[in-house]
Amino acid sequence: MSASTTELAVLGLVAEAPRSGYDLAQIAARSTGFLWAPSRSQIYKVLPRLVQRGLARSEAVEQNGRPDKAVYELTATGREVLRTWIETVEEEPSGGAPVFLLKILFGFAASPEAVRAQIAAYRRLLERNLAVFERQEAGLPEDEPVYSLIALRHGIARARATLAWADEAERLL
Amino acid sequence: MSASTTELAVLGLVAEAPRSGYDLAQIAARSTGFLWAPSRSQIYKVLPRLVQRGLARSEAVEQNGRPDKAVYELTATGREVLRTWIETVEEEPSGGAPVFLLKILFGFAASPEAVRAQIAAYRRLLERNLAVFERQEAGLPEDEPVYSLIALRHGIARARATLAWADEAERLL
DNA sequence: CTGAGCATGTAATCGGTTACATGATTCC
DNA sequence: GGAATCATGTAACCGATTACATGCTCAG
Repeated sequence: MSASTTELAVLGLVAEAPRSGYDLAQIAARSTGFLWAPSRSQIYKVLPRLVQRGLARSEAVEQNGRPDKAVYELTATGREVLRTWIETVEEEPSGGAPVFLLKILFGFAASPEAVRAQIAAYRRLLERNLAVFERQEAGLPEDEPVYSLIALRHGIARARATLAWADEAERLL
Repeated sequence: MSASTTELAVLGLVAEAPRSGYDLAQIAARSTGFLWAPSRSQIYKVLPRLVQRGLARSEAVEQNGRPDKAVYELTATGREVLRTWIETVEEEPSGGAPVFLLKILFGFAASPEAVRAQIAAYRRLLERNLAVFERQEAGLPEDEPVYSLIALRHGIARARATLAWADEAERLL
């Protein structure tokens, strides 16, 4: 019943506008490319599955000069599954931080409140991680090689910057 | 011949100190946990493979009260493979940014110069990404929903913070 | 006439997860 | 007596990648 992140990401991109598998592969490389970028073949595997589950329907579009293409669009069920996913707050999504970003990116398919809730959950995750990093930093032995410290500071810097971004994001909403 | 990131991460952790599969699963959840965290069973699959390839050797350690354990340590070849990996600069590692961090974390197994080279490569990647994000931000249509902008700003904030971290890291070295 | 872009798909393979299986010891 | 920790592994499954296969059009 429950769908994978890849399926939901495809669902989200199709929700933006009806698209073909080929389109999705192109767009994924740009738009969501930094968050999630499956191979072409994986997209072609996922699309029929969505149709089979009643989340999308495909329409054959004839083109002159170019090969025909199958354009997919969401069904009402599909839109609802997407919305429910966006509205569901997971304290620690197994897909990691990118899941928060995807849900935010597809926020148009739900409500601003749902997006705010995702930002808040993301913030909580960042704060927990930051606390762990800072405790580890404090407990770092003197004789330890610098490398662990450098890696830790990477995590700290990113967590802090992302928390600052969360403030900005809430203002922008 | 070439090893996967997981194999090299295990190699790196074993290089720090001789460890058993069970140890590795525990440590991975802490130390490298945010960068790379495979399941226990995956670790138990990788370890014998490393032995078979001559990168590690295992030694049975008897314990009183507790089950015996197999402690793994690197061979000379293993240490060299690890060092070569750390010294190899990939402009765009398929494993993504975590690969840079892992190589830095295991820098003790190579030279400070190798680590500097990884930081420099990481920096170049960040600058390329940042340029892409900023171009996308500039080209964002007025009527676009805020969500794309918020997601973009996330990428920008993190890239900038990570570049600042790179400065700090080079100073720390 | 060759290569790039459009367009869709299958087959083989792999890296990895989840669940299963076992068994001793120690702490509550 | 029951749960948690130590300790190692196998089996089934799955999501995903790479390579393979096809075919048409348009630009250089």
